Amino acid sequence: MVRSNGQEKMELKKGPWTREEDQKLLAYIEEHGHGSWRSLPAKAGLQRCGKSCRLRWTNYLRPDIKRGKFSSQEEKAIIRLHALLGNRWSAIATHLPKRTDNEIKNYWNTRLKKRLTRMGIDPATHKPKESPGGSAQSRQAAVVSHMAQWETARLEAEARLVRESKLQSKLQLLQKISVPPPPPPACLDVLKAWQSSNTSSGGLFVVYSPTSTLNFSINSAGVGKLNGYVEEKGMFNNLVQDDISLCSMNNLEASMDPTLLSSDCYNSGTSSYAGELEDNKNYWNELLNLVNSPVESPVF
DNA sequence: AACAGGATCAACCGCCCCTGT
DNA sequence: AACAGGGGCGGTTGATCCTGT
Repeated sequence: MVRSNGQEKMELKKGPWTREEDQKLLAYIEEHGHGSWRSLPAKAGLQRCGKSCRLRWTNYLRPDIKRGKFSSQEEKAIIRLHALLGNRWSAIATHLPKRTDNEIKNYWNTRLKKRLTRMGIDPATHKPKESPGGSAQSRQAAVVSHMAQWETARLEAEARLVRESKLQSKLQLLQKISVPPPPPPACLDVLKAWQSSNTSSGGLFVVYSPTSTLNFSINSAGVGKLNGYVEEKGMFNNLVQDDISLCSMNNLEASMDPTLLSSDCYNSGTSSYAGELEDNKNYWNELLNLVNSPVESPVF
C-alpha cells in the first residue's frame, strides 16, 4: 500500500494511526489549532489526508473525550434520543457529554440494536414487533415504546399550536402584514424530528448542533435560515419541558398544513389524553435529567 | 492449543451542505 | 447564479479481540 520512502510522499497513508502520528497531530493542534484540515497534514508533517486527521482528532485525540463503557443512563439516553432523532448520531452526541458520534453509532449498531431486537422492539421504529398484551416481552416492549410517547408529545404540541395560532392571527391582524415575519428562533433537532414525523406538513427543517455550523433552515422552498446559533444551556430543557411547539410558532404555523391543525390524524381518545400527557411529562423529565446532567457529574 | 464465528471499534468512503468567489 | 473547496455526517468496512468448541 504505502511505498518505500522514494515515492511515499506522493501517497497518503491509510489505516491505523501510529503513536508517532498521534503525537505529531496532537502537538500541532495544541500549538496552532487545527485551522484548515486540508493544509494541516503538510504543516504537521503527516502523510495523511486532512479528513483522516480531522477524524482522528475528533474521534480519538480530542482531550474532552470520554472513552470506555457506556453507563446504563447513557444507554437509555441513546435509545430515547434515537427514538426521537433516528440515525442522526451527531445530534445525539450533542446530548451525551464527551461521547463522539462515531462511538455512539458503533455502540448502537453493535449492542443496543441487538438488545432491542431481543426485547421484541424494532430498533428502527422503536415499536414492539408483536402486538402488545401478548408475551411479557412484548408488554415490556410496549412500555418502552417511545414512539407512542412521542406521539403524545406531539398531541400536546399541536394543541398548543392551535392556541398559539389563534393568538398569533389576532396579533397579526393588529400589525401590518407587510412586515416580514421575524427570523425564526434557534431551534433544535428535536423539533426537526417532530416535524419530520409530519411528513405531510411540507418539511419544516430544523437542525441543531452546538458543534455544527448548520443550525436552522426552514422548509424545502428555503423560506429562511439561521446559521451560527450557539447553544444555550437549558435550551433543550426549556423547549421540551415547556412544550416542543413553542420553539418557533410562527414558522410552524407558516409551514404546517392547516389541515394538520385539526389533528384528525391523531384522534387519540380524549379520555386517556390527560393520562398520556402525564406519562409524557414523566418521560421527558427523565430524559432531561439524563441529558442535562452536568458534564462533571459522575453520572456520565 | 487451535480453530471458527461473533463482537467490537477505528477508520475510510461517498455524499451532502455551507461558504466564498 | 454557478462553481469549487472545505468540512461534517452517516453508512460501511476490515482488522483485531473475544469466546466457545
